Order: sequence, then C-alpha cells, then structure tokens
Amino acid sequence: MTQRFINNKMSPVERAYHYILDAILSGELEPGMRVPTEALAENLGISRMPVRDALRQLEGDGAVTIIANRGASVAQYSSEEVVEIIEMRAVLEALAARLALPRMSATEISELEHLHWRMQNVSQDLTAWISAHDDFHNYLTACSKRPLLIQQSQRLRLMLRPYFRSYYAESKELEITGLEHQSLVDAVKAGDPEDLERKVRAHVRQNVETIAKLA
Amino acid sequence: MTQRFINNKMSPVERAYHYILDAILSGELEPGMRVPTEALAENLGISRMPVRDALRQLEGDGAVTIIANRGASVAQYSSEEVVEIIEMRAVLEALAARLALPRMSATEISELEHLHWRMQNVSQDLTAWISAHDDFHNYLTACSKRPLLIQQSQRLRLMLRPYFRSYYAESKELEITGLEHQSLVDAVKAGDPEDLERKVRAHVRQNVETIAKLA
DNA sequence: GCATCTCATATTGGATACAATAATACTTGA
DNA sequence: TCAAGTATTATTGTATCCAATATGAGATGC
Repeated sequence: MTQRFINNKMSPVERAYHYILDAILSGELEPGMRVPTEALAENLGISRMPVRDALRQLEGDGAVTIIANRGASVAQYSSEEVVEIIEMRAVLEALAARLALPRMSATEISELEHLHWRMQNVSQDLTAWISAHDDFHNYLTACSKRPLLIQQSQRLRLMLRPYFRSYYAESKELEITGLEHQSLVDAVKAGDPEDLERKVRAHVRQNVETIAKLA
Repeated sequence: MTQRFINNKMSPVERAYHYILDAILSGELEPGMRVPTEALAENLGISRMPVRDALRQLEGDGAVTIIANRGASVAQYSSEEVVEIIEMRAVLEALAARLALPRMSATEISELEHLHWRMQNVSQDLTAWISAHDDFHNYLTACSKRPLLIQQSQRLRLMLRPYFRSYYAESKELEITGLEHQSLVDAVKAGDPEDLERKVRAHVRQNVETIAKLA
C-alpha cells in the first residue's frame, strides 16, 4: 500500500479523511466502490465513529455518496454529470482568473510560468503530469485570493479526478494541451481580465468535447 | 417556537438536519452563534450522535463552521466573502439559465411568469417575498435539469440567506428589483441563451453593489 | 491593581455496546 | 425447477460512556 500523507499527530477524523481521499485520488478506490466503515476503521486502528464523520465530510466534497442504511460508496457520475461538473469548473475558474489577474504580481506570473514549464517537463509521466496540471490550475485559481472560490474549484476538480485519470491515460494529446496552457500564460501576461476569463472558460470547457469523444 | 417541517417518521439525523437548517433560514440562529450539540440533542429528544452527523452535513453545505474541539457555529462570512458567494452564484445561475433556455417548454415559461407574478403580489410581506424570490430563481435554475448545478446554486443561495435577510429588511427597492426580474422573463421569451446568460449574471451580480452600499 | 498560573467546569471527540435496517442464503411450497 | 417467503448475517444507525480539550473563574505572586 502506498505511503499516505498521514501524520501521527493527526486526529482520527483527519486521518480517516485523508486516508479515504488519497485512496480515491490515487485511483485505488474507483467510482461506485463501496467504502465500508468498519473495514476502514480497523485498517486505521480507530473506531467507526471518526470514519463516519470523515465520510460525511467527503460527501459534502462530492467525493462519496451516502445512502441511509446502505453506507457510503465512491461518488459515481454519469457522463452528463461529468459534463455538468466541467461546465461549472469552467465558469468558476474563469471567474477566479479574472479576479486574480489585476492583483497578480510579477513574481506570481513567473511562478505560473514555472508551473507551466514543470508541466511540460514531466509530460511523459502520466501521474506526475496530472499532478503538475492540477498545480497549474490550482495556482492560477489561488491567485484570486478568494478562499471560497478556491475551495469550490478544488472540490469540482476532485470530483472529476477519477474520470480524467482514464481520459488522460487514453489520450495522446498531452502536447497539444501543453500549447493550450501556453496561450493561457500569454493571456495572463497580456493583462486583459475579460479576455482571460473567456480563454480560461473555453480551455476548461474544451474537455467536454474531448471527453465526449471517448464516451 | 415555530412549527418546523419535521415529520415523525424521519430519522434522527434528518430531524436534526432540518431542525438546524430551518433555524438558520428563519433567522433564529444568526451567523456566528454557537450550535451546541448537547442542547440540540436534548431539544429533539435524541442523542448527540445524529446531531453531530447533521452538523457535518451542514458544514458541507457551508451553513455551519466546525472547528476541532470547539464545536459548530453558524457560518459567518465577511463582506468580502459574501461578495465572493454572489459572484459564484452569478456565474453558476447564469450558466444554468443558458442551459435551461433551449429546452424550456411553453408550460415552463408560463410557470416562470406565474412565479414572477406571485413575487410581485407579495412584495409587501418581506418573508413571503424572499421565499417567492427564491422560488423564482430556483425554478429558472431547475429548468436546466442539471442536478449538480442546481444543488450548488441552492447551497450558495443558502449561504447568503442570513445576509440578504437584513439587506432586504433595510432596502426599499423591492419594486425596482421587481422590474429587474421582468427583464429576465423577457429575455427568456426572447430565446437567446447567450444573452440570457449575460443578463442573469448581471442581475445576480448587481447585489454586490447594493450590498456594498449597506456595509 | 494587573498579569499569570492553576484548577474547576463545560463541551466536544472517540470508543464500545446495542438496536435497526438491508442483503443474502435458505427453505418450503407449488 | 422456480418463486416466494423466512431466517440468518452483515452493516449501518443510535445511544451511552469515558477521555481529551477548551473555557472561564479564582487564587497567587509581582
């Protein structure tokens, strides 16, 4: 089992939360799979109570689905719902980018460029690329300095993760999307918020078509 | 204490959830107020466990904030965060409206008109007006038939509720916003999705300025 | 008189135990 | 052999109990 980011001084709820989340993000737990409370509790050496608690939090994040008396399973989204999530991500991250641009410092812009560079640098290693890609979008969104907007975007990206994993795995277009991101960096440097908003929205929304081709 | 929508055959978690939520929506519980687990449990004649569970769900909804070892309190948002939420609502509901328009039936359009009429009809009774106003926006959003989008919008509107209550209470511009909504109905009837999206976004976003004037 | 430290109290977090519900296997009748 | 009903098992939901942490009051020293 892979090493998880679990600290010994974390509280049981936190441990359970990150444990399950990491399992979902890593693809170990796939959409639709059941998440039995007891087994997890035993695995972590804690009682079912904090696990239950963590599951409720993950439900709020859209990562798991809980049905009364039938327990939790990894959230499963239909292709229509995946499209829906992408559309939401598109407008929210586009909004974040628009709000971010006017207050971005030179340092932040060069940091964004660095993240883009790193993304292209690991384009051969799928897992690393996904992570770097996430970092890029996370960073641009984070530059908005709007905590709730950042949180929502992260949630949506988290919901999509299991589906994008298989998508990217079968896609050979990593380089092309690399160019896509370059154009975003350019738009940032150009400094027009409205234009950046449109571009980010279109960029994220583009995934709808590519995913549609797969399904 | 006001009558709540609590059915006797509801499970304890559901009872607790709706009990707390209603208390927040009605304004009985104001932002920042603590929500002591034990007192509520006693009030409802159940144990603290289901209350705890309900609180975690409400945390996911953004209605309460839970801090480790310090319990739950009604979520409190700074004016910056309120603006943030409005901006998110604006883009999401605008998106929903755009997606809804092409698939709206004549029946749905006239239902929307009816809701608008009802809104104007109760413009003297603040509580009723807020409820009717919510119904109007909810309905337009719901016409998108996108479950996740609908859920997110509802969450955001819920987060704003406590702040809009005081806003509307001090505002004398109910009639003006009535005209505002008429223009939305007109845009729906015009049938241009892109235009409707812009109008809905502007309409929701408008609250930013009005709220800013108050603070 | 003020700050700080300690102790008491209230409230939350977690574990165990029991009850209720759902899923499954089995039996019984046709 | 199949269907339906029943019983068994597994899993979840709730309650109670104990531990840990935070809060506030009071005492003690400066």
